[in-house]
Amino acid sequence: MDTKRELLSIYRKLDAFFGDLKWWPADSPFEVIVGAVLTQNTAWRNVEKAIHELKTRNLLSPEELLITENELLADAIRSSGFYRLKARRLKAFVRFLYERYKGSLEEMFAEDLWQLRGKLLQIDGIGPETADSILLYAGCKPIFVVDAYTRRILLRHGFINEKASYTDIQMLFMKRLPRDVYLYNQYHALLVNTGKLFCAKNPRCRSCPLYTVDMSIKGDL
DNA sequence: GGCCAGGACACCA
DNA sequence: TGGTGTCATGGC
Repeated sequence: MDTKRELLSIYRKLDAFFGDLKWWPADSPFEVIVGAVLTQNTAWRNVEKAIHELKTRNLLSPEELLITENELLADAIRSSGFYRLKARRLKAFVRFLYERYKGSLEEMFAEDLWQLRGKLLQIDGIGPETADSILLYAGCKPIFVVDAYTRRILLRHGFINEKASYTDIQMLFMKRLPRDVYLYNQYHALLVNTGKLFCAKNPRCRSCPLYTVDMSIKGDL
């Protein structure tokens, strides 16, 4: 079976197993962006606490973050770890948003996908995964997000080798799948759920939906 | 009590 | 450009 069909096969099986995951778990595009920064190398559970704290303190908006002192912001997001670093990164993003788009996410997302991606990558603390999460999940742009789970699962199933770069993996999907926002959204969410619920604990667990994918790849699809 | 989590970056060779 | 250290909390 060719890679394109295998990728679609995995998608269908995971989608059937998990259903519509309705990502990203957030109440607004800005909350998606904040979550994307806070979840860098951090368990989502700890991010949820930090976001809840930001809401409690009425800090979860571009205008509030812009005027909030770094120390105060860091204190609010303490539970997400790396809190001083992430406070600086959030401030860097909102400064960018105000300097270039008058604080308007709508204006920012009106820009061309790849042009905006290039600008986001220039912001301190926004690397490829964070930028792509922002573009896909906050901006509804058709770009595939690659994370540690994606890499781990693809490696395990022999689609890539250890040396594959972020872009290699991203293009593996984007060159073979239709440029569809819902598909990219749901596919990445499915991979993260699979990684979290199964692969991290036991890669060969028979209850893992990828176990059946393994079987199908070996022949019966 | 150690390990790791939905990364990014600086520094060094 | 590739490897390594740093950033830090909280759950298992």
